[in-house]
Amino acid sequence: MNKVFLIGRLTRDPELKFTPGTGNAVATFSLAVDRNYVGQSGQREADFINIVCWRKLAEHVANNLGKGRLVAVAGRIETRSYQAQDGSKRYVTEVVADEVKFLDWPKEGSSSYRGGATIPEDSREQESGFFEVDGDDDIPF
Amino acid sequence: MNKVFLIGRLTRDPELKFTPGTGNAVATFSLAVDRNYVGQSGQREADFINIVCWRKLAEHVANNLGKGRLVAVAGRIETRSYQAQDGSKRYVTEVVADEVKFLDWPKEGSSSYRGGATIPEDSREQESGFFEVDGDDDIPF
Amino acid sequence: MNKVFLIGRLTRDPELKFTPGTGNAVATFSLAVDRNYVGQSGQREADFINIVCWRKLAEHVANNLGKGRLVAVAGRIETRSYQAQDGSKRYVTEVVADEVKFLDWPKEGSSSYRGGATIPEDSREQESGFFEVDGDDDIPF
Amino acid sequence: MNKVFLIGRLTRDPELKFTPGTGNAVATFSLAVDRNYVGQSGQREADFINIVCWRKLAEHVANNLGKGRLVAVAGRIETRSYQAQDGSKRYVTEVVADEVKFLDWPKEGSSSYRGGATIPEDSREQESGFFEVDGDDDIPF
DNA sequence: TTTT
DNA sequence: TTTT
Repeated sequence: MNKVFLIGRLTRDPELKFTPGTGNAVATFSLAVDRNYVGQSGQREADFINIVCWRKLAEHVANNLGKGRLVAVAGRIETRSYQAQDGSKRYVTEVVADEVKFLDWPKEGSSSYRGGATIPEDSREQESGFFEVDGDDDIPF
Repeated sequence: MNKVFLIGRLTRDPELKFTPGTGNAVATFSLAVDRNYVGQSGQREADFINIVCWRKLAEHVANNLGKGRLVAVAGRIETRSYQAQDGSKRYVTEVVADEVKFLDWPKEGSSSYRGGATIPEDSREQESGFFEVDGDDDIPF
Repeated sequence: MNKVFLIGRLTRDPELKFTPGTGNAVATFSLAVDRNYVGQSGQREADFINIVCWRKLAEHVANNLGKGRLVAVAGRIETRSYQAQDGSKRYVTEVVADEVKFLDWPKEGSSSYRGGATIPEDSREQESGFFEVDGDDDIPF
Repeated sequence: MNKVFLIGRLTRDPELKFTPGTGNAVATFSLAVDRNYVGQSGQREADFINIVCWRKLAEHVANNLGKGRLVAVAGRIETRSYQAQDGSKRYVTEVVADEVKFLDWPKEGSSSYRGGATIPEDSREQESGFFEVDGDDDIPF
């Protein structure tokens, strides 16, 4: 069992890439999740958690979310390692999203305002504010 | 909101430390959480997640858990940064545990067998296999 | 372990009561939680889940939430039984909330608009949109 | 969002049925989930939560679980209503399971001991102690 | 590298 | 109708 539930705001617009081999869509963004307790004397009061979305969910998120937007994320923690420039091994912990629920709507003119004056292209999910993914995964990159 | 639920096995015995200032107990260990899906061609099939416990929960875990033990952890994701040896900034993601539930009992003779032939010292929690923490936090170190 | 995480809208204003003996505050409301999948042929597409809040959280919720408001609830499932009018035993399943996070703000004039033109009385929690409870419980009634 | 995570013991063997129309398998059982806090003076100290499993998960559970077994359940809360004998409307709250993880193994001779001296029939899932369902649902009955 |  |  490996379950995560988060509510927070995107710290920047999602980044969309495609896997070299299969061309699968992957979107990544960082979520600022407020802490409950007040940090003593100007301390940090949020956690910044890296979120990864695959395939349809990746495209949905990249097309419809932007910096500052409030979302709920359900998913799981994944860890992976990679070779750093200096040859040392580095470890990364991310949350792979199964579901992303949009909890607010962007103000026109903000960087997170996507689409024109009308309904966004993939509108079916937009309407419900919900989007689920098939759970299939891909080779990490 | 920042909620995590994990079930997995300790990859090593917990490490117990105390904060320099206040002397609060902190226990850390790594949890191997099996992935559901089969990795293609000999890939990794578990995530290794760093767990942090504070105060009473830290002592309970350090006194009663060992490598290989199966536990359920409820808590939240925290991120922090630190200065690496070479001066660069590194980022760490951990799960701070609110609850740890013991799901098996160690076989005598194994490295995770703690305590003698009788009931462990802090037996009240042992009996129920459950231990909760007050949620208080401390200055990270 | 008994953990629940919900996002939905109040189907009515919260109801505030006090326990006969100790006078502890209890607020109850029903949450409409949208289902992901489309029900075939006009079926129900939401679950209606009864939420119970105790003490400070109860008062906070009763003072600041109303019908139609969107919230996230973290808590646990509790079951209890009671004697029905006809003498038969009935069973009830509820979610006892540990945390309630407000995810939208009421439009002025709506039934869920509480407080005047200014900041509500218990404003400290309002500001963060978050409120946590001490976890203490009470004799059910 | 509607997420539930439970750890508890079956209060009886699972009951397996099939939907009238499509013949889909449904297994139901009740889970005793220990409460953290000590009930004052002989009070109840567990919640009894009804679990529903569909299709492959239903068959897996019915074939391999029995009274007293310890499991972790991940799923969602569902509510439904039905007509009682006396014509009145009754409401039911259940947890529909997405995943059931087996956390112990039955002692031979107990009512929960299923299968012979060897590996159970659907052994692939048994080995990992894990079984996931496709999430498809069915007309409630 | 951090959001309201 | 409730489990260890």
